[in-house]
Amino acid sequence: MNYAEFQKQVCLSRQDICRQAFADNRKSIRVKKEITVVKNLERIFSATLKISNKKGFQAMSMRDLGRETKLSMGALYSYFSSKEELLAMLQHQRRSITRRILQENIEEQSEPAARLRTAILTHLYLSEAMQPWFYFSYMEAKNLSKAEQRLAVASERYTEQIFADIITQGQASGSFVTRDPQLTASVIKAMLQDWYLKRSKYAGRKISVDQYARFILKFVESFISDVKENMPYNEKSSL
Amino acid sequence: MNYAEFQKQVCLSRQDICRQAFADNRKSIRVKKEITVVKNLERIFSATLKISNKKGFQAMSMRDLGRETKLSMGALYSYFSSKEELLAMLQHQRRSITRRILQENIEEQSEPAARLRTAILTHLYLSEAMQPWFYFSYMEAKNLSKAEQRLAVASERYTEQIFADIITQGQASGSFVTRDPQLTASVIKAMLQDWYLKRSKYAGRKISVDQYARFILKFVESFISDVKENMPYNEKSSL
DNA sequence: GTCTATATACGGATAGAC
DNA sequence: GTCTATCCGTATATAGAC
Repeated sequence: MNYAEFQKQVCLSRQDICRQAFADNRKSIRVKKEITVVKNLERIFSATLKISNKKGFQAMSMRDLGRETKLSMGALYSYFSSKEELLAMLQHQRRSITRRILQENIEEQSEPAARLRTAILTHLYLSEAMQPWFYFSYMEAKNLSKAEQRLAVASERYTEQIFADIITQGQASGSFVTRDPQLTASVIKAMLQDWYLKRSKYAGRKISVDQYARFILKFVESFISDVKENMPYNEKSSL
Repeated sequence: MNYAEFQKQVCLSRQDICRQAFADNRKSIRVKKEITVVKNLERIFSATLKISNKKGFQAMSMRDLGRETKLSMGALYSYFSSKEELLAMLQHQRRSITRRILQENIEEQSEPAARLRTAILTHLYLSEAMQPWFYFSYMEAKNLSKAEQRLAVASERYTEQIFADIITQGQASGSFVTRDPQLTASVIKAMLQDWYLKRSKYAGRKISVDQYARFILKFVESFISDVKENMPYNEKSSL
């Protein structure tokens, strides 16, 4: 799997995301015509991500948001009942998509080594396709309400556990050498997060997501796999 | 080197940090008596870090800060001329200490493998000793002014380059296998950052900074070193 | 050096017209 | 469904007393 294939396989257009968001938030959205809602949610979400990721969600005023979306304050407030709810919608949406796609892709693989590769690639490509959402989720997590914070932590634990479980499974079956599964999963997440947190750094260096993918797979596999090939990572094409 | 030894070797008490901050900001601080300034800077810095790291610097009001420090608004404004300047002071201080300590410790080592270990450990232990500062620096970087942002990016590049240079040097001398030095340095930084960004996760799992240190050294070394020992990381005590 | 009181601007949210 | 106008709380920053 490379990024181009991933994009064809999963449908993550803005429209798709907003339609889902509408379905999940019917109660708090006063406007009822789907075509209107989807059109405006697209503007609201992308404007919020754009402004917040530049200067922080707190620092974004509703007037900023109105200017960027070309909607009035009144109109904005018919899509959410408070600024905090808008924040929660974005967080919720990112989480539920991640959960779904990750689960779908992993369950197709049974062999530990393939499962781990798939989990890593899926997470990385997902974060590439929805980079502003992932960046936002990470940076604004601490500004959530207590209840929402618990959900965010649970979601973080959930994805980490996916990696940890695969590693444990692979060790039991002898595919991987003995390493601390939790710590290994933890640093895998850290490397995945770096991609979407420092996107402009990698863009400046002209590192593509596929190059980054190959690199971290090689890095992780050299740690948990038994054999060591000693080949420069970029000459191994089977990944 | 372990964390206890590191702490003895470098002096990073709050007083030391604040005395340095006073020296660096004499012009913008209206109060002149050192003993007073140091005492109040300690309160201002620790309160700012405490409140900001919980809910963000933007969301911290000067009234919050006054309550926590037990200083009035008027008193606060005699230590900085604006909220933004307070932010810049914290960023500047963290950076200059990092630069100094990192440089001092690395130049004691000449052999690439030892240099790399020292660089990783020093950075990790430094971030442990000043965890709130590092967390703050990372999370509030995007709220800085354009000029300050450039300094932050330069500082990030600087530390990454330290790792990259050591790796390049080690490859030239044959101590390390051929890997992309820049990407390797990049993920090393990502792993180091995870420690101070997710401190509460690691605390909850009772992972000590020394355990984490051993783990990431093992991880990195299995990638760049020629020999593979296949020993569980926690049985290797020579690190 | 530190305080209280206040100037002035901007924030989120709502009411009611169209 | 969307807009304009407005309420009211809170923000940063300063002035001037002590």
